[in-house]
Amino acid sequence: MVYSSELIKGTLKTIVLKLLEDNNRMYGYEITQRVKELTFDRIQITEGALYPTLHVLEEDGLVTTELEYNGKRVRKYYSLSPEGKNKTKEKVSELADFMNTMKFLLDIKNQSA
Amino acid sequence: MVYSSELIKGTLKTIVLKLLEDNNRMYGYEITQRVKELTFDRIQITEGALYPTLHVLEEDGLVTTELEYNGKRVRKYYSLSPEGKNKTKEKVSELADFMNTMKFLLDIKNQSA
DNA sequence: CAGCAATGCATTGGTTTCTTATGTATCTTT
DNA sequence: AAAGATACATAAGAAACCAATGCATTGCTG
Repeated sequence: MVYSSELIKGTLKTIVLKLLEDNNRMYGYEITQRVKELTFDRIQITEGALYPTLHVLEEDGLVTTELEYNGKRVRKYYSLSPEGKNKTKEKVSELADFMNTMKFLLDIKNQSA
Repeated sequence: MVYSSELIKGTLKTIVLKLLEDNNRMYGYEITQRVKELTFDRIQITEGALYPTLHVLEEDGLVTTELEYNGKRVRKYYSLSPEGKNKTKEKVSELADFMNTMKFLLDIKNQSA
């Protein structure tokens, strides 16, 4: 089972920031695989969604990048900047709060579920 | 505090379906007010978002409507169709599942939060 | 060793879904 | 009488994602 894509909207940026917070530095492809693995294939980030998101994070100064060569193959590593670390805390806390609110909404008159 | 609008994306349809499940029948404006009230103003559904969503639910056969006049003022009441009731269970259960997955993702290496 | 899958980056065109703004009309409160 | 709340609706635009494509390297498999 894979979550319908509409659910991913709005959470992708927060997921990426959180992974970078936990892992210090990661490259794009690694992020897609890590999320797939951590969610047992239920969240699959497409590259068409991830790369633009990473570029925006970079433009906004929330991450810094460094290119690294493994033989001839290039990897672009992303790390949180100090602003990125603050932003991550904000976003994660907002999302956690939002999920509590949603849980409350969904549970009303349905306590047995 | 109001949640950033990106978080609402993808959950609006499910919220509406769930409210209709709990309340049998509701009209548009009532839905915006109920959500605002239930979430202590943290989720504010705009009419520009709600009405198109309701129209789509109707086109998809998930809700039925009936116009009602209160003097000269018209209200359009929405109720779940049988298909709508099934769909609601699906969507609510998927969202609950998704939130558990997100909670797991956000908690990794951050058990103290 | 040829071919395919996986790894790794990226962009483009299109769709969905929301926001902001606007429009019309009625009812209530001050 | 004016303003705000109630109640519907649509239109233009932006944001964010998907699907598809493209390029290149590396690893595996028959």
